[in-house]
Amino acid sequence: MAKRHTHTCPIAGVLNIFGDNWTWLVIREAFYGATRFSEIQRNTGIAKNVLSARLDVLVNEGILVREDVGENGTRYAYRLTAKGESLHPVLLALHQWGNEHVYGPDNEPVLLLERATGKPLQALAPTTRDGRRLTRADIETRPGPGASKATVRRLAEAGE
Amino acid sequence: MAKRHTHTCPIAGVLNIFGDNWTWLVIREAFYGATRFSEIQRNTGIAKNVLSARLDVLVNEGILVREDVGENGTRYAYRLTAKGESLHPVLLALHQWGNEHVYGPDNEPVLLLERATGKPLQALAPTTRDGRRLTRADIETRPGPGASKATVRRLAEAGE
DNA sequence: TCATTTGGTTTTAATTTGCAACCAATATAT
DNA sequence: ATATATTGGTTGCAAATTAAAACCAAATGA
Repeated sequence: MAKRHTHTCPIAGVLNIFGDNWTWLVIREAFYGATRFSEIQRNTGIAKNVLSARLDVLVNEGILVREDVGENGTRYAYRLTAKGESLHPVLLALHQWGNEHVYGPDNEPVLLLERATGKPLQALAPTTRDGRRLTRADIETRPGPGASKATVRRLAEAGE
Repeated sequence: MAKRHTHTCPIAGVLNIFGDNWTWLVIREAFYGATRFSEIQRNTGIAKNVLSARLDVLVNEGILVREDVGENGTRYAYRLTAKGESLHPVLLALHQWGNEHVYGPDNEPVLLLERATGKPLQALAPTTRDGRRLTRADIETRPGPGASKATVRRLAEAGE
């Protein structure tokens, strides 16, 4: 895995786990319902040794669990934990951006629809508790309880 | 940059641009308001040659623009385009997941607040147009107009 | 004129990747 | 019982990528 980010930062923290794009494809597979090593390998094209290493990380981080389903031979199932499931908004946001900005309207490879109505899923966006859309300017970033001195300094600079 | 994903997939499409974690940190910097090469380099710790390559990709993809602000010496500003700004939900989703699952409650490095009220920003989540929360089961993934045969097959399998 | 700053490029060494071969455990077929 | 196939890996190696450091060019300031 690539170099670790040492800054105290929520984004960098995530990237230390999801250090390469393969890891996101593994997560995609998990959300699509793929559970088996060979299945994930086929669907992503990732090398077996790299997949093995990535699955280890994801299991150690508590994002996937490895269940032994081995009545017949060596068989395991990798499934999302609750922590893993909580990545859903991230994956949705990536998916929607990809549809819109990589492939574009009328060329989306995979549509996201509300099952109840069949209508396109609304774009993920920040809102108030009563549902009003928030813009970037409506959102404030402030050092939290876990902020390092560097983070405090950083945000003060950014605020200028 | 790492190997390109050849599958027709919105997630893989995004990952072909945001091929490594450094790229996301560059985007984070752009959202924090950093515009200068040296500023981004200092704040991320990325090697200059790699930063140079990543900025080229982001400019070519239309996510950043490079403006010449060179009254005095060689000076450029990298700024988000509209396409770049549209990554905001992705970054927010990553940020919120990092706060919650990497650092945890009462240890968040950077809080996200509604500026108007000072209250914590609600977690990004899919909703209907009239604001009701949708679960994963409420959302359907279906081959879109740009789907390859492999994608169609893939989603049919996943649906079983 | 000389040093400094910005925004890089070049060079080199270390790390990571992709690929192919190999392997162990179990099941199935002969 | 023996041979063969499948799953889920591990090992070894060549090739690609990265990180770090040195270097460089253009412009400004002292």
